[in-house]
Amino acid sequence: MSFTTSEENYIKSIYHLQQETGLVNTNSLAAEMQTRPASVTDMLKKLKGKKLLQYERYKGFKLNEAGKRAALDVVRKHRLWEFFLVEKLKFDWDKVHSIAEDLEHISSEELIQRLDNFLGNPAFDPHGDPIPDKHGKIPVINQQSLSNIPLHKTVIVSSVSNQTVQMLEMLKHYHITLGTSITVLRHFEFDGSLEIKVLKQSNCIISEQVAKNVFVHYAQ
Amino acid sequence: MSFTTSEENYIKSIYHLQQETGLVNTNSLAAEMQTRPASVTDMLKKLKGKKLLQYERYKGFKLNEAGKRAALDVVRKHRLWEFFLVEKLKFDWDKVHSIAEDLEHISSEELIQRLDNFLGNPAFDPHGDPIPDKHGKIPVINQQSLSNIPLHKTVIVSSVSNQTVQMLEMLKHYHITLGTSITVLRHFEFDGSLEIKVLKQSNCIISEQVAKNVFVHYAQ
DNA sequence: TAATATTTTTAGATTTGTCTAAATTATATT
DNA sequence: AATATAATTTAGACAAATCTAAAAATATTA
Repeated sequence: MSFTTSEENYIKSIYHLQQETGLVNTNSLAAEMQTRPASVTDMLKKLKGKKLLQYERYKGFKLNEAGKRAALDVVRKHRLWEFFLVEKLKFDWDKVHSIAEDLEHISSEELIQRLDNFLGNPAFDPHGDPIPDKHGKIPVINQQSLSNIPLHKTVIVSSVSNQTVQMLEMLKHYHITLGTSITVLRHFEFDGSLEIKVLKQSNCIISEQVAKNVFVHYAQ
Repeated sequence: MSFTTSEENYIKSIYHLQQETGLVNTNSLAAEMQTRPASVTDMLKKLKGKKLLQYERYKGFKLNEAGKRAALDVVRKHRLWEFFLVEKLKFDWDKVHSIAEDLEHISSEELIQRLDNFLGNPAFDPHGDPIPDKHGKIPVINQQSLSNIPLHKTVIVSSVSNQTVQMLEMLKHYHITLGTSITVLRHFEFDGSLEIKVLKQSNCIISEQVAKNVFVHYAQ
């Protein structure tokens, strides 16, 4: 089964939303995709017709197995291209999202398989997000939010869950990137901010909001 | 100025046709693009509106300078992606055209500039066609058709002007590829076919039609 | 040069994806 | 439970890119 660019964009957005909320509703999808609720309804009918989602009028919706599989194929393409752009073309990691949004819709299985091999079958993209394999299987990693790490433990940044340009700009300022070692030195009750030591940098303070979006694992 | 995928496809086809015939007519463009003359007329109006071509009803048309520049940008993208697919992803050179047809419409100047650098600023694509630089400048090469080479001169294949799957399949059979050394041993008056020696292969005979489409230069 | 054939254009329809505005259904509040 | 509010869907319109069929312009030829 193949999909239009627009269908793929909807499928991908529904996938991301239902990861968080289980059932997705029309307005939140419209907000996510910067479109109108009426347009969402139109597309839902189309995707239901293609048997990609469970959907009943006024009741919310979610992807079924076929839909999830389709979403994972798009996610795979997106993240492989992001990896390519950063690792091979030396783009900054906060500049690659919109280009990958275009590249992800190129539909050649062989292209993606060869790209995957060329890149060395990476498991995570430059933002630390897992790259599904060709069967839609997602690698797991034992990670938790920096905001839950006890004091004086050293951890390594493995992913960032908020990938807005604003967030990535901020992390760049703190010299935080994937693989960076961080030690949490102090927790301020007042606003939940953290004093941390970033490898080779002097101590600094990050807000709770930043900490919650930085995911880390213990050095093994 | 930016263009839709459809506009870019028309611009590129007009460019290739006017290289051969000067002025292009509606039916030949429709044939080239596998569409209907009426659709061509519709698009011509649109492109004229964007000031990319000289066009008067019933009189034929051709790209002006702005149109040619737009065409060369698409050609550049197409050929860089073909080079990438063959050199980096190890596709066979006869399999890359249709994928490059999709990739060529991704519109990021920075992407293309970085890709160009990553590939080492190649001057020719895997079919031997010149790759325009970012200013639309095309490298020239001193080449001629294999059908015009005198006997017993050794030449090197530099490009192939017929790039159908059928032709490329044929060349693969003869072990002819870009860079291959060939010596013409004999010319048959009857049908214009040539007996040739391909490096490391035993002598073989190629038709005049094949010879006309293989372009070569003398080893320097 | 008049008749015929070919090429090109126009007129109007279709599909995809979107939109606005109005109607419908569900949810929250008194 | 009645009413107000919010969420969702429907109805109908629009733009882009295409198509078919018919009309118009041009080219060919007898």
